[in-house]
Amino acid sequence: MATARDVAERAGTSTAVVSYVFNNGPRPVSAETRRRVLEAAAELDYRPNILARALSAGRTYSLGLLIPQIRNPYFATLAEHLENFARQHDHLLLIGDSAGDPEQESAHIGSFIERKVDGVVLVSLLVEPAIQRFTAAGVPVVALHPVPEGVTVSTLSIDYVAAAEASADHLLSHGYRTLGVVTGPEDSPGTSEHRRGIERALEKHPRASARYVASPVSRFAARDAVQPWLQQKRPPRAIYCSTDEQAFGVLFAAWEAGLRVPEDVAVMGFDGTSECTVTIPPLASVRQPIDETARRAVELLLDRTNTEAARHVLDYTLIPSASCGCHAGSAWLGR
Amino acid sequence: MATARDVAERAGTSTAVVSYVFNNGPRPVSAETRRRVLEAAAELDYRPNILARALSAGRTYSLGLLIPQIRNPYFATLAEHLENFARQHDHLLLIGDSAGDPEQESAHIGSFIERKVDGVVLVSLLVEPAIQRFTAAGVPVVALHPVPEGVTVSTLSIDYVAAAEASADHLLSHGYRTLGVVTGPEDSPGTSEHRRGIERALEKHPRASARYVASPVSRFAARDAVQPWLQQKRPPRAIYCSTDEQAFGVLFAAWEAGLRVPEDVAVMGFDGTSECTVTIPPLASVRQPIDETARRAVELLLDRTNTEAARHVLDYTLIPSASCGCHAGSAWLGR
DNA sequence: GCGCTTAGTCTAACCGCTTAGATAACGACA
DNA sequence: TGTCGTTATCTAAGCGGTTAGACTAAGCGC
Repeated sequence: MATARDVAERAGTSTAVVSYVFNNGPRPVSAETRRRVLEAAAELDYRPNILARALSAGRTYSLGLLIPQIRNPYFATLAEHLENFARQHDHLLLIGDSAGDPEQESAHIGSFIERKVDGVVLVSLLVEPAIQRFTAAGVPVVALHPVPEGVTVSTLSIDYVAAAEASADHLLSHGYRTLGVVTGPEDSPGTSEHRRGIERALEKHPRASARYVASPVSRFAARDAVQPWLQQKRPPRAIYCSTDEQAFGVLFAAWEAGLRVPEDVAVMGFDGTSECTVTIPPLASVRQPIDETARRAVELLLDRTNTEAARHVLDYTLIPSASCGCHAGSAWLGR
Repeated sequence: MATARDVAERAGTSTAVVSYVFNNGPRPVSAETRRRVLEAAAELDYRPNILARALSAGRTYSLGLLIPQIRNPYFATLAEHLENFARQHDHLLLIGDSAGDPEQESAHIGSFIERKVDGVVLVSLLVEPAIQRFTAAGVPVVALHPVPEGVTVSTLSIDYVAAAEASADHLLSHGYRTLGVVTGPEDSPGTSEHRRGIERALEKHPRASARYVASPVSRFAARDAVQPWLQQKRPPRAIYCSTDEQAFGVLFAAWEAGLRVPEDVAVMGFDGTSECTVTIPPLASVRQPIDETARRAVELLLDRTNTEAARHVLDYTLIPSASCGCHAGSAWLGR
């Protein structure tokens, strides 16, 4: 592996100049010298050693993504997109999957800090301590969900309350009177926003009532969570899920209980992953703009000029489909 | 952030001794000195700078995982397990998701080499060139699939031919005469092994016949691939898929076509992801031992003594379920 | 008591790159 | 012509570790 020294020798310069060329360095380089350096570098197939660069310049050209579950298609898709944008900016994406375990999350946080990532995209289990540690270590953070008041960090997300309201309103507008609501765990970010949105929707449909259950965000847990409802004589006529992942489990639970979707029980998901288009039946959902989220998250983290913590709000899209009772069927085959 | 120098000063030693202590270094350290160093380190909350260590010692304490699609639950699960084992050995797992694109795969290979990962777990699109580049760069590799003859690299996988035969045999033993087979792309690793296994099974069931289709490994592509079959007057009585991911698409295609599973068409997957337990109906499959695969892959890569390329064979498990026509139902709720 | 080995420690070079400070060349300008 | 500001380059000191080589003191055999 050729080093900067080799290139410098061949080009008849010092290593400093080589560095200046490859970084559009802090000092100018004459056109002629630049040409010679680039030529020598090409001949030797020189590529700067990232580790050395990281040690001396303090930038690692890597970003961290901290998520609760890579198996959740929403997060898998997010990771895919983030990786693309990171690569376009010559950065590597490190994925930290906590598998729902706060201890693993904590270990990942330590690992990211140790490895001096240039920034972190955060979907956290324990929001405050996580942000605390990153900011203490001087690592820029973008959170993709609501954060508690008073926490100063950039966030990038849809308006969860409004989206939840729209989704619940859509379900209730079919005339369903009894609503089951599956949220994430009590204390996890977003849960209270979903609740609030649903309550607002209920105000518009005074004859409807809701029952709630909190469940870990996994199709298996969600299935277990709603099973009791579906075995009752009068199951809820419609079920609102705060993630697609949970909705997948609910669809299965309905099938197990011998209930037809949407004839006996309607179901809505939330996230709008493309997996929704091939569930049985296709799942109605609220699409989050994953692609744009990823693009802007990378931009925010890599833009060194902008260090203000700001709340960025993105647009969501309501996607009716067979499972809610609409006959959109599988019309929106966006993949 | 405290450095080795700080610790050395506080402990009244040189930085060399600090290094010896933290690495059980190449030189011995007296018990008393070791104690003082550890005490000083604890007081200062010292943690060796991984980047500096990597630069000077040449080890990065990171492993790479190169996969075609993180959204495929099989790979997502694999990533989860690998990450666990890697963390147990104080290593970070870098995930390179090619999203089915050889160019992205190539970019990841470069990135892994540049970052000097200590080893790579490989599930490749273009097997030979990938292995070539890693071995040329001196990076140890474990491939999780069959590799072409003559390629010297460690592999760690089940016996695909035998597993495919067992799976096809199981399907055909229900008495189904017409078999549809969905494989991965022509040239992708494993495809020929699946074919060979199926042909062996067909020899045992002389009245049965098979038709084949190659499809990218995605539920969406698989759905499109089998749709023509299912719209025919006489669709195949059973469909064998070489991955669960594809089987998910096939289940959907059957539903779309108004065919019942397994009454009209039976389906088998391959991989045995836990997602199989909550499909409609639950999916029969062949379970690969992901956990053991991950454990041994990490061991192989980190065991510096063993540099022999060897072919390690793991055990698979046939998992009958509702979709193949067995009434095991959702009995195997292993998650 | 002497040479030889061994344990324990320190010094300093090195990994490969970045960048501030010193230096040289060159017009512009009074 | 002397001075000053620019531009382009080189020198060398980091970044924070690792580790070979030099050194000392203790332990051993004879």
